[in-house]
Amino acid sequence: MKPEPLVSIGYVAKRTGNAVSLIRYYANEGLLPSVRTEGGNRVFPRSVIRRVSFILIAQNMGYTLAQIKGFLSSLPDNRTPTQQDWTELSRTFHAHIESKIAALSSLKTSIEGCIGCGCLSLERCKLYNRDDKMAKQGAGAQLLDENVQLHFLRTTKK
Amino acid sequence: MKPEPLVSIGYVAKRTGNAVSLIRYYANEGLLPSVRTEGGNRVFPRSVIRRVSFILIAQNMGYTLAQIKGFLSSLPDNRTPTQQDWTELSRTFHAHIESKIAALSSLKTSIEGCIGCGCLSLERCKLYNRDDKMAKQGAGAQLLDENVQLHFLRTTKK
DNA sequence: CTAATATCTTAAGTTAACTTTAGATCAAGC
DNA sequence: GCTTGATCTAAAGTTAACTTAAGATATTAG
Repeated sequence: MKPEPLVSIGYVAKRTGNAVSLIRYYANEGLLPSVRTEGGNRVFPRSVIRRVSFILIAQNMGYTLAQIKGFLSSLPDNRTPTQQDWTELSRTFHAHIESKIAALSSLKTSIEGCIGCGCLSLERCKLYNRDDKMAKQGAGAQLLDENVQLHFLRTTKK
Repeated sequence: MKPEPLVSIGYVAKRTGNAVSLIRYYANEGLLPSVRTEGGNRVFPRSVIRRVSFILIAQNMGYTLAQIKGFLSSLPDNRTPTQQDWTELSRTFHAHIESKIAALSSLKTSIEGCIGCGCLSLERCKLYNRDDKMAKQGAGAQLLDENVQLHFLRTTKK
């Protein structure tokens, strides 16, 4: 295998449009693989740029760094990810996107119904059956899962 | 108008499945209208239960409390929200849900393409053209908006 | 009326995800 | 070889969104 070109932290920062401190932070958190120069500076395989992009997109979707770390764990740390590696990650991620879309669509449908009739108090909010943000939230959200009935859309006059 | 039934903070907490401290926090943050008893205890119009439900759902969708406060500002503080009030909020919210869905669908399409061919380096990530999380994020996200090209899906072998 | 329970306020603590600061070392260009 | 810019580490600061703690008052049930 060809040795992968190595780049500096400043380069990664510039290429991804982020602060150097963020790249260092991600590296320290174990989200980005890196090696050190003799002097102690970090150097990254060029492919971390893709990793950073992925992290930013996933964050924007609402995933925590811990969850993202899970996604990224399917990528190899010691060699350049192959097409196959990324394809696997893509499929996993794709499934997550679809479930997010499904959850939002369901919420949308509920709200559409509510706009029309104003009394869907027994309609369950499917958004809360999602795994996504549940983990880190305590009993509150769990309970809500059982109880939310979109009553926020019901009005005074029954 | 009939006087709206007033409820205690503990009641709201129980009804929504949250801690009393959270309800107090929301009230202090101006997200929930309330009045005080002679003794100084908060009492809420029963309709705050709907507000709380709305807040939780919107938070789950990724909105900050500041943004949610904006959504809620269309509801009246001094009287029970009417069907009309909630319908307006619903419409606004509905539009937001649709834009989220559109963003995710776009991302999904990009990823589907990437899975297939592995070289969509010039495909823009539409997810970043969304207003949602942009505001609170600094220059990093803005820059990313212009530059992200889903290169995280490109593999070593061009 | 009194005990038990609920609330109140203020202040401090917590977690995630970062940034900033300070002082020191590396690396690159002339 | 030296100056300048890039990095390093460790520690502290920041913001959002809450919770916990402590001590004091309110409210309710009997």
